[in-house]
Amino acid sequence: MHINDIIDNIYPLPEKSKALLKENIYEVNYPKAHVLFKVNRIESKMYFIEKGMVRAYANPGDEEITFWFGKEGDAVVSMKNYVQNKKGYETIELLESCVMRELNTEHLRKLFDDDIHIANWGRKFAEQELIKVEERLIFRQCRTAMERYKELMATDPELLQRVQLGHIASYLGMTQVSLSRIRSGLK
Amino acid sequence: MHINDIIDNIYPLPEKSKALLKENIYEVNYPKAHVLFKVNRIESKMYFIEKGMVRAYANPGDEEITFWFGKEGDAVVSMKNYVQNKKGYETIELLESCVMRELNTEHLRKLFDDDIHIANWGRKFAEQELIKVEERLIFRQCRTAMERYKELMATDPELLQRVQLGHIASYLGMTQVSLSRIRSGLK
DNA sequence: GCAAAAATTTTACAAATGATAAAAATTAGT
DNA sequence: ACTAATTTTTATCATTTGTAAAATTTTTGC
Repeated sequence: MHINDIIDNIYPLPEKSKALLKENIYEVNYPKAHVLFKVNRIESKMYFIEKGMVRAYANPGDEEITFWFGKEGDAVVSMKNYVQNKKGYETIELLESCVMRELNTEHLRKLFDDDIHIANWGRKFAEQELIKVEERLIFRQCRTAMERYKELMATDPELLQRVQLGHIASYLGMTQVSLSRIRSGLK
Repeated sequence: MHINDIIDNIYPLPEKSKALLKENIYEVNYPKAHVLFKVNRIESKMYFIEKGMVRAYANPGDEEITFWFGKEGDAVVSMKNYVQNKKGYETIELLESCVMRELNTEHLRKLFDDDIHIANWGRKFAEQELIKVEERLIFRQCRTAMERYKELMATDPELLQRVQLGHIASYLGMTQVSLSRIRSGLK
């Protein structure tokens, strides 16, 4: 997916604004297992995934909670870094080797103050993500483990192909053993 | 809490922008149990709570999942309405009689396009809410029911005073019976 | 292609939480 | 203040999910 489409999918930007935004964006390539954001660090970076897959997880050391997957077309940020310039609660690592575009978020902050279209682009990005997480929080609570797995099979079968089951289990809020039990029961 | 402080707490606005925003804001008073947003409806409204308490819940009819509480200083929206102009997945009702300020969000959308400060105000609002929900989703998964209750006691004891336990239980992702059991075990 | 590592499944058991129903306590309305 | 309605607690039992460890399968690196 091309960077122009990724940007416009979030919120269509006029050419001038897009050019401004792209001034500080450059391509990066990282191998599988590379870490983009490390927990408890402040990074002034944002990435757009042109090719590949990443995951965000919290609580490393203790137990990893995978709470987000990113793939082609997604923007990758560590929320606390991005929003509050504070230490992130998550680690974000590559699940596949990736082609991405990197953007400096300090630069982005300046653009938010100068360009109303980019400000609204940033607004839309946060708003869309917000809805996704809120729906996920609700959904998590009112469905059983099996329902959650079935729903994922129905809505995002690709994820099951590309991501190992241990991460899927965590993402669905269950243990790997539980997921395995559910999968075998469905056959 | 005064409307000026509520607005500035989200993101400090210059006087001119604040005046623009306040042009279409007016005071409303509703009694306990009044419904601000009904599930599956589109409402072009947003509220700021000066006094009182509200809750948002999803899945009415089947089982209510309380996923958000709002009190003095909070902004109240139905996310799908607000962001995508689509039917909301939640119902929002008053838990106490409230003094609020009502804002038309169609008007707000125009302001987003015209005033960069207001656009950034909207961005900040979504971003802050996003972090809260994301942290809640993670926290929910890596703590036991008792840990979640203890955490709430520590971080927001006021909520336990003002809101009935059935709603608290749902908010914490457990049944009321479970919460009651936990409470009695702590004595 | 083979050995080592990693991921997944399986099994057995334990613990936490849910469902249901009923009693007790609290709150609200007249 | 009294009754009805609502909320909270208690008790019992069923079920889901987690933990731990071993067996199996798949993936990876040389």
